[in-house]
Amino acid sequence: MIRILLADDEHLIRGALAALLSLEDDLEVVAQAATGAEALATARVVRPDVAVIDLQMPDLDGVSVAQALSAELPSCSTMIVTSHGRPGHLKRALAAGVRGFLPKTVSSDVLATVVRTVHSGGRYVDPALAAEAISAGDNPLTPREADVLELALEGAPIDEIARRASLSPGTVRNYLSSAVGKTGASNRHEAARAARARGWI
Amino acid sequence: MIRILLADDEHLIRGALAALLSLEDDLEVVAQAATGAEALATARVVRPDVAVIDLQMPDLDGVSVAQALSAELPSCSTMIVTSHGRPGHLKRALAAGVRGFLPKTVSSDVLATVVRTVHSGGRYVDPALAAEAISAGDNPLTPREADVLELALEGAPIDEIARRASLSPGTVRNYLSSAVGKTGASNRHEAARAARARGWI
DNA sequence: CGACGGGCATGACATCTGTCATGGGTTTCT
DNA sequence: AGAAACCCATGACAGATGTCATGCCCGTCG
Repeated sequence: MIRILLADDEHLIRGALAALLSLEDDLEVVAQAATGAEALATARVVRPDVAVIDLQMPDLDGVSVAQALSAELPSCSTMIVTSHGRPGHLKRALAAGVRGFLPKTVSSDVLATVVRTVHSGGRYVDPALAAEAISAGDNPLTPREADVLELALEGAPIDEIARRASLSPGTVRNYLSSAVGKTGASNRHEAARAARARGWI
Repeated sequence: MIRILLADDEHLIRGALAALLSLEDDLEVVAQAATGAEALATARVVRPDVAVIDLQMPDLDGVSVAQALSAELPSCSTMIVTSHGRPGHLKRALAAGVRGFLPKTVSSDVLATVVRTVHSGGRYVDPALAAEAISAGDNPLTPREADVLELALEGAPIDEIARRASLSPGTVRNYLSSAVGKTGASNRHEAARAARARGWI
């Protein structure tokens, strides 16, 4: 019996996925979580075999959870499911030790199959996402540039970005300027959108 | 037995929801669709009692589907589930004859309950979304302000907005300034996002 | 009719942003 | 050890942007 931890902020989806997985004889959902932090805390207690984690959650990013999990519970394989599969996330996820990466558009039985695959030590990445990631090419942004651009996505003024990133406004402007150059945009907002479209953030 | 049509572009979610609904004795998922057009076509054939439709789908908007359904199949009650519940959508949905409106964050059994409610002629709108929609109030933007804000969404510089709207840059700035004031934002990008979030554009 | 609100435009001013030069600190690779 | 790349910061300058006052044209409503 494979013991599964399920994390998704959307209660309905989480419940539905749990129902689906429970239909399989060899799978058992032993815990559920609605946030990244909750997922981590729960995992430490129940020590599941496989963690199925949604990419976007209110507090902790799914990738961050995966990273923490693979460090703390090497016996637990992590896989990520997501609605909006952006190439950048896939790369980060693999770097974080994620064993499976699926968009929510896959058919229902694929999920169960992949759970078994990662549990037995294998890996699985959705072919379409993999192709996208490869064609997207390398991310020319430095980590800090990506951070700052991400904060700029919401349209916040530079001072707020600086506060949220704990940087000086001048530094923020430097990073943004550099990022604007690399994206070929004419201002940071356009740059942020372009970077997201290309999966760089 | 209540016969249900389920439409969601995310195969995994659709399957999971189907599994969930099928656990109920008095509910039966008689058809599934992955796009809005498909949902319409299928509904014409199977004539379900209740249609459960995702708001965001590749081709036809969930609201458009609901509108067509309520015109063509008045015997079929439509309800909408959504991940990102924007107040604007709720208003449009109700105008389109939707009987139930739920975010995907609700607990699993609420869904079944609401299916029964709308089937028996009732209505149900998630309280949190309803409150949001009410507090959002009417759209205070003038048509032109809305136009210009929409163009600003992509992060374009003012000169480009002016060209695309066939206005002088100064006029664009006036409209944007006014819109920024009405949204309480600190620049046009934030204003554009805020307006979209509230369903004003 | 006259007041009112919206659409459109211009000009002036203060502030915000983007760009560039510069410099010091750290890590990584050769 | 030295080079290269990244992180962080400051200062200066030009151009973009936000704000405000002002004006004209047009349609609507009382």
